[in-house]
Amino acid sequence: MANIEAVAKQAGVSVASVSRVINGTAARADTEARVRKAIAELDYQPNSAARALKVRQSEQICLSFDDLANPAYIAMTRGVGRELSSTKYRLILSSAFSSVEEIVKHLQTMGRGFADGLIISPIYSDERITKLISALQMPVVLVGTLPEGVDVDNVHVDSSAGISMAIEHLVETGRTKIGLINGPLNTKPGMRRKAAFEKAIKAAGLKFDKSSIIQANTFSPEAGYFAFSEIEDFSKFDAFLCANDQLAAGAMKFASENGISIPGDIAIVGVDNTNMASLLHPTLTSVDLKAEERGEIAAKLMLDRLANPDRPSKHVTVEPKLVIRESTAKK
Amino acid sequence: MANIEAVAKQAGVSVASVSRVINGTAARADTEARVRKAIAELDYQPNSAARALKVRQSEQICLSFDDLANPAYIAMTRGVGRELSSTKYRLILSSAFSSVEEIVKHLQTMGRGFADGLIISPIYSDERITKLISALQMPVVLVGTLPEGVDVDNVHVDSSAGISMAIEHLVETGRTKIGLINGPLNTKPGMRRKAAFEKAIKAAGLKFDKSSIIQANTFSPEAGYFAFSEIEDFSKFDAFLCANDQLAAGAMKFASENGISIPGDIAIVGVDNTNMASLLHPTLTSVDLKAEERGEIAAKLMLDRLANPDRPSKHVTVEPKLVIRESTAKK
DNA sequence: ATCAGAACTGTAAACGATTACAGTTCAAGC
DNA sequence: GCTTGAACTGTAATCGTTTACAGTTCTGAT
Repeated sequence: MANIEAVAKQAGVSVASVSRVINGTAARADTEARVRKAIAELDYQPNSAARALKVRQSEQICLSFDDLANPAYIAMTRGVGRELSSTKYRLILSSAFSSVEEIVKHLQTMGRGFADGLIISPIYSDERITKLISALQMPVVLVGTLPEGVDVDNVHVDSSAGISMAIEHLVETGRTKIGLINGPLNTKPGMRRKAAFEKAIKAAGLKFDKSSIIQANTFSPEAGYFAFSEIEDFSKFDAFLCANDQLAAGAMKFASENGISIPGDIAIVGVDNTNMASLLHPTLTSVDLKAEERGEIAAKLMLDRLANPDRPSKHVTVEPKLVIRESTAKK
Repeated sequence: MANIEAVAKQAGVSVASVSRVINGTAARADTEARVRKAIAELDYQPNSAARALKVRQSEQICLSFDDLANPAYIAMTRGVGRELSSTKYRLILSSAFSSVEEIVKHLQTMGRGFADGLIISPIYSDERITKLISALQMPVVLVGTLPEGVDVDNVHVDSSAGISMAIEHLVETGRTKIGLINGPLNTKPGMRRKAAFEKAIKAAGLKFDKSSIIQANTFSPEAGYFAFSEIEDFSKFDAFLCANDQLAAGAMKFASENGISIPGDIAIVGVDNTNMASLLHPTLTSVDLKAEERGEIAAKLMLDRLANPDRPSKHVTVEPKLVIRESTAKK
C-alpha cells in the first residue's frame, strides 16, 4: 500500500503538500494537479489509523443497544444509518448485550477512542451503567428515558402518553375490561409500560386490578403466545394492550388458533407500529413510538454536538401516535 | 486521557514493560502487579488508533449490504454480530447503498485500513464491483453467488434448490397453475429466482408460460400488494411463489381484503422464512434460506482467514429448507 | 526594478502505541 | 562467591499522518 511519502515523491512535492491537498487547504493549481495525479496513479488512500492518531478523531460513531432481534432497534439503526450515510462517519454497531456486566465492559472500552461519539439506548436500568455514561469523556446521545443526574443529549418519546391514547381509544370503542401483556419488569420499557398502564386505566375511570397485568419474560412473539395461553378465563377481558407488536402478534396467533375472535371477543393494541402491524390479520392497531425517527434525531444531535462540543445538552421529545387499524374495531 | 507513558511513570517502569503486560508477554510478577495497579488507578485504556497504526490491524470487520430494510439482511447481521461478539473485533455496518456508484466508492475506501476484513453481500451484479472485490488487499467473505473469476471465501445457499422444493411441494398438494411474484430483475436474487422458477416449473412437468411471472419493483410488502392488485384474472392461478416473505405478506393482505381465500383459492409460498412467516394468517409456507446461519458462517470464515491468511479460499454451501405451514394446505 | 504582504511550500516534531536490540538481573550449579 | 544462561527490562526507532513554523515564491503597487 502506498503511503503519503510515496505520493509526495511521485508528485515531486513534500508530504505536507500532499496532506494539504487531501484536506483541502490552499495549494497552487499546479501542485494540486500533480498531487491528484500521483494519488490516482498509486491508488493512494490515506491511512485511517495514522490520521485518527494525529487528529484524535476516529470518524466513527458507535450505536449500542441490547437486542438486535427487536424490530424497534432495527428501525432505530435504520434511522441512524441513513443519517450518517451522507457524512464522513462510519457506524459501529454494538449489540447483543445479555447482562449489565457486558454493558459495563463495553462502556469502559469506549476510552480507547475508537469512536468519536456514542449513541446508546440502554434497556436495563442500573446504577453502574448510569455512572459510566456520565463519566464518559466523549459526546453521548441517550435514546430513551434519561436517568436522574445524567446530563447528555437525549431523545425521548413519551410512551406513557402513547399508552394513554391507546387506553382512551379502547374505552371510546366500548372496551372496559382491559388487560396488559407486559414485557419483562427488569427492563426500563417493562417498568414504564406497567406504570403508564395503571395510570391510564385510572385516568379513564376504570378500576385498576393488578391481576389484569400478565408478565411475559421477553418481548418476543413466543412470549406473547405463551402469555395468552396461560389465561384461564378470557371472559374477564375484552381488550389487551401488549407491550410491543411482537407480543401482540404472538397473542393474536394464539387467539386465531383457539377460536378467540379479534376484535370480536378481544381487541388488541400493540406498541411500536412495526411494519408487521399492517400485515397481520386482522391488521394491528399500534402505538407508534417512532423508533426510526428517534434514531435519525439521535444521529443529528450527535453530528451537531461533534460540530459544536461546548453547547449545552439538548433534549428532544417526539410525540407518539396511535395508528388505528382493524384489531380494535367496535364489537 | 492517560497514555502509556503516564502509566509507566506511575508504575515506575518503562513503557515497554507496560505494553508487555497489556499484551501478555512475560513480565515479573512484581512488575505486572505494579503496572496493573497503575492502569487501574489511571483508568488507562490503550489508544486504538496508535495500536492500529503500529500493528497494522484495526480489530474491526466491515459488513456491507444494500438494504437495512430487508429482514433477511437483518438476520444476517444478527448472525455476524453474534459470532463477533465473543472476539476482539468490532462490527462496522455499511448499508443503504442505492447505486453501484456508492458501492464502488465504499469499496475504494476499504484501502484506508479501517477494517481488517470485509463481509459483503452484493445485491447488484456489476463488473466494476466484481473487479474491485477481487483487487481488495484484505480478507473478503462474499455472501451470495460468487461471480466468475472471483476467488474469495464464500458462503452460498442453493436458492434454486429451495425454489424446486417449493414448486414440488405445490405440485404434490395439487396445484398446477403456479405463478411467480418476482423481485426486481436488476438484482441478483431477482434474476436467480426467475431462472430457478422456470427450471423448476419445467422439471415438475408443467408448461412454462412467461405471463405467469409478475415483476414487482422492490422486495417490499407494498410491492407484493400492488403486484396482486394488478392481476386481472385470478382464475388463471391456483398458487404463487413470492420471491420473499415481504412480497408474500403484501400479496396475502390484498387477498384477504378482496375475498381471495388462501389457501382455498390460491396457495402462497414465501422465501426467507423470516419470523413474520409464522405470525401471518394463514401462517406462511416459506423457503428458509438460512440468512442468520449464513451470517454466522461468514463471520467464522472471516475469523479463520484472519488467523490463517494464506490458506486457500473456502466455499461453504448451506442447504435451504422448505418450512410448510398453512398457506399451502390442500384445497 | 523594488518592495511589502499575501500565498504557498518544506522541514521536522508530534500523536501513542509496539518491538528489536542491547543491557541488566536472577537462579542454580559449582 | 563465581559463572552462565535464562528471564526480564529499558532505550529508541518506527508506523503514516497532520501542522506549527520558518522559508520561499508570487502579486501588484510604487
